[in-house]
Amino acid sequence: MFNLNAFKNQSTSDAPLSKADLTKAKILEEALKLFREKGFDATTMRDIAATCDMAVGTAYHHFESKEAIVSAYYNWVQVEHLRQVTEYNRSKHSLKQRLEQAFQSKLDIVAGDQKLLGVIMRYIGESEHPLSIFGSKTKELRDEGLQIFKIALGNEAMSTDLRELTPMVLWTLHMGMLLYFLHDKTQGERTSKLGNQTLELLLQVFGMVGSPLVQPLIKPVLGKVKKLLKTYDLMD
Amino acid sequence: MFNLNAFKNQSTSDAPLSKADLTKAKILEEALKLFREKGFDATTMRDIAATCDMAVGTAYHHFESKEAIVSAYYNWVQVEHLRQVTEYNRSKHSLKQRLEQAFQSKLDIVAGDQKLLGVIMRYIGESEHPLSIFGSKTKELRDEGLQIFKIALGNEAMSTDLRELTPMVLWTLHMGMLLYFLHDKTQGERTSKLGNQTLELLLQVFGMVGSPLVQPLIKPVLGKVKKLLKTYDLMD
DNA sequence: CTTGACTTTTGAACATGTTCAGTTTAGTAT
DNA sequence: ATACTAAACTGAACATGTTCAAAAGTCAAG
Repeated sequence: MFNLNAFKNQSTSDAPLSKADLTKAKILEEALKLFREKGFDATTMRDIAATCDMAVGTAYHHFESKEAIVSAYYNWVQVEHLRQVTEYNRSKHSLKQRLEQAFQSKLDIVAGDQKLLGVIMRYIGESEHPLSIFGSKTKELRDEGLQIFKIALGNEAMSTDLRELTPMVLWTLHMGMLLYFLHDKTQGERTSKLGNQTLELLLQVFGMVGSPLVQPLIKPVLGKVKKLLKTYDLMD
Repeated sequence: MFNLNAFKNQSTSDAPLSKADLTKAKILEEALKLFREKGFDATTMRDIAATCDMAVGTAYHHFESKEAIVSAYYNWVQVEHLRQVTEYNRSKHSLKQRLEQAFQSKLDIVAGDQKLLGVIMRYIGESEHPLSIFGSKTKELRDEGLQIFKIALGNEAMSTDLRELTPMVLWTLHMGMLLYFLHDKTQGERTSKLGNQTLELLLQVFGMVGSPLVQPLIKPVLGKVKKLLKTYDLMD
């Protein structure tokens, strides 16, 4: 779960934290506490400002909007996820272990944050909005997300087509997992099981696709899928 | 595209339209016009009320919220989609033709409505919200959506597993198509092409799955997929 | 026609995200 | 120390979704 120190330590430079950094961190910390307690909509900017002993204007000086606070949270989630996956992949593990860790760690990071995580999905269908997951403004975020699954995939032996497609498939599955989590009434327990079983199934399919019997049949299909995704800008 | 008469004619009973029905239709009509022109957020309830020559309170007497207007629009979309697909399937067509028509007609119905369609996606991650596509409040809407693709699939010969899975796969693909459409800068032209090529690919996969060579290999996988989806309430 | 119950309409008032012109503070150059 | 600048902060004012008590309209029963 979110921790202020972890957030502060994410700073790439080692410049001392400025006053602005501290204020921003404070707002983020208190706002997340309130979002978790009461939900995003039920928490007002006046609540947040009051909790931080400051005027509303100050909060707006540090965050463009109420939703930008959640956006900052999700950036933290992603950096933390990248860190954990990178760390895990410093030692040797099976593909299954690596994929499970990539999925499970994401789930652990957002555990308890259902009330606020849903907000990052709000503009999914509005391409011009700065918080649209599929919009042009968030390409960097998506690329970083892909990068995480590239790391988890490592240099596992597989056909070129599959290697190119898999990170995107994993990222998409992981998005689906997040969506399922948001509707999960068991605090992520069910999501976790679903994730593991889905991965098992995926690995079984990978095995089949790699088998000499199926490979020649499936190869042209994979090629077409890849071409389609690239043609329609769904893949780089 | 939306047409007031089509909306009025959707009434299942043939009771005459009450005054309330007419007022509601008028609000819907004018609101959609404004949403299309200026976008959902840029259109205020005061704009809508003024255009209809009524007080804001009146609009709220007929619609629970601003978003409920978009919800009513989407209900219309779905009824109209069901009508067109049902009509098309009264005469004989190939599976490919039927699926293409099911996808293309949906796209035709929402053509020009990018500015307002995105709003129905806003609460996708908030399970308790009445407009959450995956929430409990909208189960009926999802079931109706599935029904449309069951009709398009008809009684095509295929294995039991595949027959059970396909409507959900098609519905999900169609949701993906809508999402792509919302980000499409070519008024749906690109989406249409992507849809057709995706269907072609899907039919190729169906062909493979049905072939005696692949069937025994893929059957256990399909069985597991089905079981997984049912276990985790992703399918009835 | 009158009454009473129900529906529809009204618009002022409220809640809350956001803005911004002005004020205070912090840091730096002279 | 002083003056200057940029950053941080303030809170009243604004915009807009929503509410609600009261007013107006509708209509069937007596």
